[in-house]
Amino acid sequence: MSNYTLTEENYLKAIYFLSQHSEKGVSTNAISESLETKPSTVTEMLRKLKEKGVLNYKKYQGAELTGEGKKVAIATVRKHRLWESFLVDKLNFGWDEVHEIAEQLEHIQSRKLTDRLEEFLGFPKYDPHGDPIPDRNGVFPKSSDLSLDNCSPGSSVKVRGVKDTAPELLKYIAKLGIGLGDRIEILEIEEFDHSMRIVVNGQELQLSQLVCKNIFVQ
Amino acid sequence: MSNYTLTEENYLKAIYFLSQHSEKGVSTNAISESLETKPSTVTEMLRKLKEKGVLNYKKYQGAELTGEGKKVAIATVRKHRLWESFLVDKLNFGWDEVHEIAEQLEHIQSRKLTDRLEEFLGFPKYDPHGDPIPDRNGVFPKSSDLSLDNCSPGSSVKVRGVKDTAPELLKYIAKLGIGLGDRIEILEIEEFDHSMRIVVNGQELQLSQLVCKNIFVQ
DNA sequence: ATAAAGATTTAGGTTTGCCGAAAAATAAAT
DNA sequence: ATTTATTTTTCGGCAAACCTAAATCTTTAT
Ligand SMILES: [Mn+2]
Ligand SMILES: [Mn+2]
Ligand SMILES: [Mn+2]
Ligand SMILES: [Mn+2]
Repeated sequence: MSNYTLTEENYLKAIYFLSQHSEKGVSTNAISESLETKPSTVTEMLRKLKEKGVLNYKKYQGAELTGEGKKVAIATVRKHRLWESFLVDKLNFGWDEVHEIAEQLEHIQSRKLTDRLEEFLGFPKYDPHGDPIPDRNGVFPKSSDLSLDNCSPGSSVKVRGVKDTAPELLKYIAKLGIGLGDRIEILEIEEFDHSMRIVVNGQELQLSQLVCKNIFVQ
Repeated sequence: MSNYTLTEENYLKAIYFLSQHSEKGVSTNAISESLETKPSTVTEMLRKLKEKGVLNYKKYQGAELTGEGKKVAIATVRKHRLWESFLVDKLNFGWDEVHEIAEQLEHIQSRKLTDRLEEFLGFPKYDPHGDPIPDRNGVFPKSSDLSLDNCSPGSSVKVRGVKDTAPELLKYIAKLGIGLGDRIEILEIEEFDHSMRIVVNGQELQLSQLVCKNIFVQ
């Protein structure tokens, strides 16, 4: 392990996430979009990473992480989520303003630092967005992927996480007054547009299907 | 302010420290040694930094930071020392193992993070090595620069800091059982080699002049 | 099956930081 | 005042990541 460039860590992390949504190898274009670099740059990097032994790659066939590559990717995810937890739990940042900073902090090289941080935070299982934090061996806590839009009227669920891709979404959800751990009662689902009428923290809200798809519950 | 490269921050920080020990402009060679890069590289960078307006520099005449340059340098020192304090006070690192990690952390870009961290730490005035931490306006707390080798036999002083350049020194001092805030009684100074016989934490020790020069006291 | 479209790779270039060797300027020694 | 030594700069080059434009491979549509 250890001694990977900031750029390399970012590539491995991106490929790791992309490979979860598809069975095949991850395509050059997908990586390119995810990292906001041009496809030609990605091709070049894939050859380099293959040489380093962190992924398998055959021309035009996409990339797949090796065991080592996966380890590095997961270690990076671990750091990212621990730092996000630190920022929210200890420094009182909002959950919608930590991602950018964590993108920087996740590249700090010190195994000891990461482990001490985890201990300092009390070995959290989930980050501020409800995403699972792998332990020092790279093992994730088990977690359901049930999103709010799959729940039925009359049921009551607890907010476990929010997809943390778009900061606008996080801000919007925060503005609605919905937070991690809040209980949501589903009153009704509108047939026409699949929007939901819910009650949370005492107030009644109308949520679009898009929003509901991005809220994970238990 | 803001938006300086990791490398640029390191150059500015190095020049800032070097300029404290001499009145004239900082020499290319001095910077080269301090950053462990070749003089030719330094020359190149000095031209670039001059263009950016963070320092004044005339060929063969050495470099001097501008107001802006000094601000960036001090902001970097601030971050470095706050992170060192965090590592020691919150994550239970030893004071001899934090410098390396802080060298990485000092380059994280987020004014808000730095200020929140300072608040979280309780606005410390000194870092774990006794070095002063500038506030958000770049103002340092006043502090004496009295080193142990300038004290006289019979006097009793308090350890305020240790020069944090060489990790071996920090380890040695830690091994001797000397820590920040400890009280030292000076028994005798040996004429021959200026070594000191002292008592600290109940035990009697013999310290070389070199070591004494690197321990700051009050 | 062929052509068009889309994805991927190749080739040639750029920027940032770095180096070594040689030239030029400054400082020290005779 | 020269000569010698030291410091600094210039010049040509390199590696990491990036880009654009052109070529090639794969997929989709006719
Ligand atoms: Mn994030
Ligand atoms: Mn997250
Ligand atoms: Mn330090
Ligand atoms: Mn320090």
